[in-house]
Amino acid sequence: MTRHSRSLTQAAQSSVPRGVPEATVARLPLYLRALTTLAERGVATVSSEELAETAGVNSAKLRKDLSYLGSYGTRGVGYEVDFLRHQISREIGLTQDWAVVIIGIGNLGHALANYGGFASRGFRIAALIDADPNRAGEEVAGLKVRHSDELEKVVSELNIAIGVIATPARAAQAVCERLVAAGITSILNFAPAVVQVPPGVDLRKVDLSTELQILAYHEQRKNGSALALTAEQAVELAKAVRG
Amino acid sequence: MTRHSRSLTQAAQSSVPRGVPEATVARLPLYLRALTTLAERGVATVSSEELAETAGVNSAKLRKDLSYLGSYGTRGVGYEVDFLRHQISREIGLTQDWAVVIIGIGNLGHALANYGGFASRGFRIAALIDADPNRAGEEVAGLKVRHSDELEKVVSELNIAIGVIATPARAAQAVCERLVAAGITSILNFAPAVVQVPPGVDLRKVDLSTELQILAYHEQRKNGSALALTAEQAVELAKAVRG
DNA sequence: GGGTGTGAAGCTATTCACAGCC
DNA sequence: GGCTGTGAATAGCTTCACACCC
Repeated sequence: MTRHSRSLTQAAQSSVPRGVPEATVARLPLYLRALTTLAERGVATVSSEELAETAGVNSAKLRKDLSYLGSYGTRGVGYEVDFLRHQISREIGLTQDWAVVIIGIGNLGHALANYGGFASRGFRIAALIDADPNRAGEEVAGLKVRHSDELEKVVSELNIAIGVIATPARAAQAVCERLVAAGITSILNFAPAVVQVPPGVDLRKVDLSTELQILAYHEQRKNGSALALTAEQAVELAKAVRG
Repeated sequence: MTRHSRSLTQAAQSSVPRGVPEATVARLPLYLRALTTLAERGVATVSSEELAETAGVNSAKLRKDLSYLGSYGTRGVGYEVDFLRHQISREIGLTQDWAVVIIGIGNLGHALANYGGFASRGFRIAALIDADPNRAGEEVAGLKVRHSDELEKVVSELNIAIGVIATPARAAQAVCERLVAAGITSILNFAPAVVQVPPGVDLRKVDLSTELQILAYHEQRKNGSALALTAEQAVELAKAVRG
């Protein structure tokens, strides 16, 4: 890759001068939710301290994050709730409507289709797809479930932007490839499987058993902490207790 | 905090000499899954290159991660699949059984209760709880749903280690506080709400709409990339195209 | 020869602390 | 006086590249 094409690629990935760090992007939805909460309470202006508290982060991080989007606050005063909310919405792209398809209408697919928060502003579940011919035609969350054969047709006709994989693990890779072939470049995977995508396609995963395992890792260490002390640490403990 | 008590605290949080980085902990479940896949295929020995490919990470990262656990490979050969799998299982704490309670048996709670991969080795859904008295008594996934009033009793009697919150957003904080008061220190939150926990309690969250919003952010930039070029970037593009 | 384990380098993210502006 | 916005400092994570061992 030449120097030119490299810097071009970087530039093309964001419309903001220096690009917003990925860690910041991941927190924008959190700020948006906090601002919505405050707006509902009738709060018109908020300091970084208060907003950070509501969002569950520290204020320095919040200010740094917001500074990547622009200079939307007023020194000595704070941020105007509605104004900031609008700016973040626009930055994320929630001012337009994103059509979502869910593939795999088992227990989880059902729950996702019916999940209200999932269909919050900006997203619209446009189609449900399942590989089981018996399930096709069934109505779920006000939509008729369609058969997998129709995937490509559904994606192009309904202008789907985001695919959600809620199939069993063994079907995930194949479904993903068909989504990509159909032109989808944003995929959310709930199947407990490693799924590979070509460059240019964004894949995020939500993995329930991974989350549990991370909790278990820490839980194990909490319970065993006293027993896990080395001799050296025990000496320190004794010192600390003595004062 | 004195120097002694500080270093003691750090030491007590892990049983491994230098502590395993959080980013590494988050990937261990991934490696475990990859090893299971390989074991099912009858693979006995694997190189870091192959294992990394199966897990969807690069090999340098994999080797570094594994090095925090110990020296489990053989130079010039690779890793023994079963042996490494056992080591990681033990590290995560899957050699013991963790009892899980799910609070909120709506669409999502139902799906979680029935989700097979969720109840994979090491975890056991031990109780289901809902605030709706009409739902109490109903049978879901082979368990009788119990009423919220019984939460504390259930937690202590069944020796629950992990709480899963699948309630509406408005109930999440109160449920969380009751779980903590009942002695639970590991919580997985599915409710789209900011939940605060005291120090010492691990809270992880799975947020469907956040994930969608992150995808939307990137999707927006892909579509608009050509239009979002600055004059300077356009010049570079022209150069790159010319060769 | 081949592949692990790991210091060192490079990169990204967080936190500090204060200049600058209202 | 108060609070934002941000360089500078720090911490944490990833990647490199090769010594070391089988």
